[in-house]
Amino acid sequence: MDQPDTRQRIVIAADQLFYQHGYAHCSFSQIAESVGVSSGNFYQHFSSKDDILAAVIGQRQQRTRQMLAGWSEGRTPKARIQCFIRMFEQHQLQISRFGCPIGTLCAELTRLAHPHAPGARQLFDLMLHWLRDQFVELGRVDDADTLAMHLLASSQGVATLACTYQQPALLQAEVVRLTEWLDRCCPD
Amino acid sequence: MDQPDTRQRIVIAADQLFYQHGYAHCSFSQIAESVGVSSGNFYQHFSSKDDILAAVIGQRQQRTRQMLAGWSEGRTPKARIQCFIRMFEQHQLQISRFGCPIGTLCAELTRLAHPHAPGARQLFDLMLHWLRDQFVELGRVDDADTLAMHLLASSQGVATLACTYQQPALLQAEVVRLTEWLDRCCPD
DNA sequence: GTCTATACAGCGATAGAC
DNA sequence: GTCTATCGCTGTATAGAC
Repeated sequence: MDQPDTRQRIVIAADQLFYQHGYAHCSFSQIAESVGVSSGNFYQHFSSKDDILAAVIGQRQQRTRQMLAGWSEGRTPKARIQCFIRMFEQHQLQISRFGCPIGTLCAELTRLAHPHAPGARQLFDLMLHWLRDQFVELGRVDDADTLAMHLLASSQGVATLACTYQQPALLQAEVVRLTEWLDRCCPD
Repeated sequence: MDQPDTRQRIVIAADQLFYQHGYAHCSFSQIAESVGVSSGNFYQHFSSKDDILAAVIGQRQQRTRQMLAGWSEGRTPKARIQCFIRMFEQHQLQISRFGCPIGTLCAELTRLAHPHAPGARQLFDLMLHWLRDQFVELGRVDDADTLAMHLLASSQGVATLACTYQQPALLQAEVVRLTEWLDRCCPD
């Protein structure tokens, strides 16, 4: 099992290319070149380009669930939220180059009223609900939703600007700011 | 002068369509249909699609300058910043449907390393510098840049989420939050 | 299951009549 | 200055050999 099967390799390559170039700008030939198979072979595994997108979104959902579950293990709710915040520092180079993988996908699909836009939106839902649960555990039952949304919006905004200005430092500064914000609104 | 000349009508229609569908997804035939001229006629006024984009960006820069200048007339610096904040409430329907016109354009062009990405980024620069000037006038000389960037990032983030979830109410709530934030950081 | 070859549509861009 | 007609290219999707 040195190498995943072809279908899985297509999904992995498409995920990366959809992120870097946008879904619509990414052609079969690009994916085919990246995977190392012919583009005609795609239809053995997928019925259309949208079908590949569905698989990519499904994989992202799975990975997001795993990431959130990993953060939850053996941590206090506040430390879990700090994991979320630090993510933007860990991925600062990619985010400052291509934006947030979830935000850019949702923006593109929503604007086009694409059938898979709701699936992409669920990626945000996963994070929102997980963040809300942490704030509830911290005793902020009444405004857990608001706090979760604020955290998500803050990260989305700085991701957009860090990408526009190609400045990873903006993400670092926001991580500091959000960490202080978390300390203020949920002191130990 | 009931009707602008054809070149101007093309720019206006392209501006709208680039916003709603994205630059790359918007074809000549769409613009032509919207304007009511044949697409072959475009090259009488523009040398390429990128040339139309340049004109659109130029028009947006001009309108942004006019908007900022209009806000500046006969207002205190704090009231000017409030104009900026309320903009997201005034345009809540468009923003929740298609996102921020500047943010989505910058995100698309930056990701593609498009030649006109710097021109689009200047739209952000106009707002950033104008906001910074207001904070300087309010006495926040040392952190005027930081405050301006925070305001811009907040609005970008909530625009992305309002668009993803198609909820104008998110923009309204953020206007309230930012107004309170402005009162706290710059009390009268 | 993978390949080559190809059909078909849409794109940006051009040429030439009016 | 506007139109129609068309070129060349690229995209998705399909057919059929191996």
